[in-house]
Amino acid sequence: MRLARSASSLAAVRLMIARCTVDYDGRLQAPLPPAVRLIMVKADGCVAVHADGGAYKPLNWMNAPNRLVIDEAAGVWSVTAPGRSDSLVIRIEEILHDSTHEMGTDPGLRKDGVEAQMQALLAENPDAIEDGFILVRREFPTAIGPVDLLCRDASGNAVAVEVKRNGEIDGVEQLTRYLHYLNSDPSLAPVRGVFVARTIKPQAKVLAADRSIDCVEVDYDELRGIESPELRLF
Amino acid sequence: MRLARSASSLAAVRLMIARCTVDYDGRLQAPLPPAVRLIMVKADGCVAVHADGGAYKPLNWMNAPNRLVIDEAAGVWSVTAPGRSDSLVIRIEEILHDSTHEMGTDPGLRKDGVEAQMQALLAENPDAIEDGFILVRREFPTAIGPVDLLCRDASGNAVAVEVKRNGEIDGVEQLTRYLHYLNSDPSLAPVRGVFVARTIKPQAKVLAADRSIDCVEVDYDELRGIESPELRLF
DNA sequence: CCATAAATGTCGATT
DNA sequence: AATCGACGTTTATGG
Repeated sequence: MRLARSASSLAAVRLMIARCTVDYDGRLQAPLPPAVRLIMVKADGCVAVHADGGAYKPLNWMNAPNRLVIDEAAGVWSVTAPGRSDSLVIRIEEILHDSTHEMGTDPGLRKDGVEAQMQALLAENPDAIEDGFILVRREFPTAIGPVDLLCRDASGNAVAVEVKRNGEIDGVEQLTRYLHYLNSDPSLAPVRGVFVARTIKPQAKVLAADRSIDCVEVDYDELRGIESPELRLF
Repeated sequence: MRLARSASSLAAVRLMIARCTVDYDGRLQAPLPPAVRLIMVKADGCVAVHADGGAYKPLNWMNAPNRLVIDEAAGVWSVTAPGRSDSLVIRIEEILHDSTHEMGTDPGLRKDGVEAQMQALLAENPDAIEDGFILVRREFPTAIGPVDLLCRDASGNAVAVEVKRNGEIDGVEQLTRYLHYLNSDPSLAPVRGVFVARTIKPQAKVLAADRSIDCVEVDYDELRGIESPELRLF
């Protein structure tokens, strides 16, 4: 029997434990010799082949949108993607488990503590970076990308602020580039830099010091406290 | 009943479909309201909570090594990591499916990458970068890491070549550091730089131009054609 | 739809 | 343990 369908029409997850071989061919080739693995097909059509270990990442996969063609008789699953040039072929030798489960749509995930929120909080409270700071603009545009925050300090000088969740050496490099560009603009120069993060790696601090960039480590919970002063009344 | 164990002692994958809420607290906070989800526990102890869609990435997860404590009566799974400061708590409201499957160890995945070949192809055909280029050395060593290709151009000057699959701003930074180092060596200086990639982002081009670094976009298939002239006979 | 930057990135190699 | 670079990165976001 040959069964073809757009996987997105399947409003459920299918879980199969099977001895199988797998071959992915796309930007690279990644073949898998025979072994028992978990094959997961989600409602959106994505297919993932998991081993019993190795974190959450599957050994092989195909993201949606794609087309899943199952040849039950031959035990061959072919996953192809319209408009893309990659494919996944699963050859099933022995099925040890096969079940399908309705799950409905997920209400979704909210994430707190990411860089975007930190930047927003700091934009509302530039004082948390340094006393007297005033925000000029968020996402100040330059030819090499937007500067997170452009401020003026208590003395009225321009300050470029780079915000990261985890401060590493790349962030210092990034800020250095911005400073180079901003300081080539006579209407802004001199511009100094401040590197703000929840934590800053020692190497990043060394590099920043070498470039006369100030480092500020901010407490995210405290920042939220500043942002919501009503919570502090109790 | 209270059941505690090192998850790594469980040599199988456990699959549960359940209505549940999930809370991750670590580098960020990511709570999930009640819904039906797939909970997967692998032999290495990692726990992943999947929705029925959204590619292969779970909504929430905890990587191994960790400690899974299941309070069956209360329906609470607590995953904590010794030595790390993050945790995952799953509160199960209704179990719709629960099965455990032996899978054994996977022989593993071999990846035949397209990317690593680019450097080799260019090393064999420096002309593809610029007419008259001659290879001095691949992976030319410096104190700050190996330069992908060191060449001499038609005029006999040294050229440092950085090869990327996708040319982004980081690659320009990397090449800049190499050039700084190489030009401090009187026996090599002056050394110019060429940034080679399949595609180069506009921002990377701007930065490269600013640093007098040439950009070359190469066609990978064409490169392979050059490398295998016998294919061109037909 | 393209382009860019963030990510609980993950993963492996190397110091 | 920490750092660096690559990834079939994947994913979200803004133009």
